[in-house]
Amino acid sequence: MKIKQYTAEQEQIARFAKAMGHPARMAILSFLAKQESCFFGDINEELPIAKATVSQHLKELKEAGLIQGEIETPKVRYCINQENWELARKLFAAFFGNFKCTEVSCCE
Amino acid sequence: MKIKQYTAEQEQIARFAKAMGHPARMAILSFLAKQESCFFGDINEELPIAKATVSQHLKELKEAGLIQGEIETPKVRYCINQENWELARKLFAAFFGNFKCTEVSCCE
DNA sequence: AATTTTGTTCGTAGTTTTACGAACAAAAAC
DNA sequence: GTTTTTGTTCGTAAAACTACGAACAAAATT
Repeated sequence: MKIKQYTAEQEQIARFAKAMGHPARMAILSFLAKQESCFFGDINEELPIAKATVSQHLKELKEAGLIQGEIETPKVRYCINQENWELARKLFAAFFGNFKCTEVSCCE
Repeated sequence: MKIKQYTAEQEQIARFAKAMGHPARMAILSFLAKQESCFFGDINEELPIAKATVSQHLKELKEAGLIQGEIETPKVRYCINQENWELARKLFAAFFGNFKCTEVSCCE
């Protein structure tokens, strides 16, 4: 008889990971993380897929909490959701054993 | 006209992230990362799903390169694939901006 | 008032994922 | 030589994902 359930942490990191589990969404996140201009149109131009699909991917990232969007008529500005980004960073860091700091420049 | 493709790095981290994008697989990875006994049966007991499904998840993790399994008749021992685990760690670290070392204990 | 710009939503099609029980395979134990 | 143990594979069903063009909405421009 199996009863063990998943922990809230496992569920949360899986949710983040799932959102990151597509090249297009990784490209979007990388692009936004660079803080380059983040209108929909700019993101759309970065990706080799139709705008409808881009919009869909943005929606998923938003639902996962990794990004947020606000209307700046007539455009839409997308940005990293800093709070959840930090949460994700911590969860992944913890998961990978706090990312042993082997790099010389690690703690500068 | 859109031509931009995804980078190899984006594809790779997306592949890892996708593998981590399910609570069951996160549970498996966490369990294995603890280095607790890693026979299939032990993993199976940790999860609230059928063994066929567990086997399926293990296969996906193996195909993503995050774990490896070897037969120890009549059991099967699963372990973290250290090389790719390290690669994943680095990719995620780079992605999240090298995980700013804000923790006191970060670089010990 | 039409038109253009900017994105989202809709409808749809094909693929992939997730889950399970049942069947199977291989070696060990009886 | 059966039976048991240990996992994988098969077949299947329901759901989710990915992608696209077309239709749509809202504001700005002409």
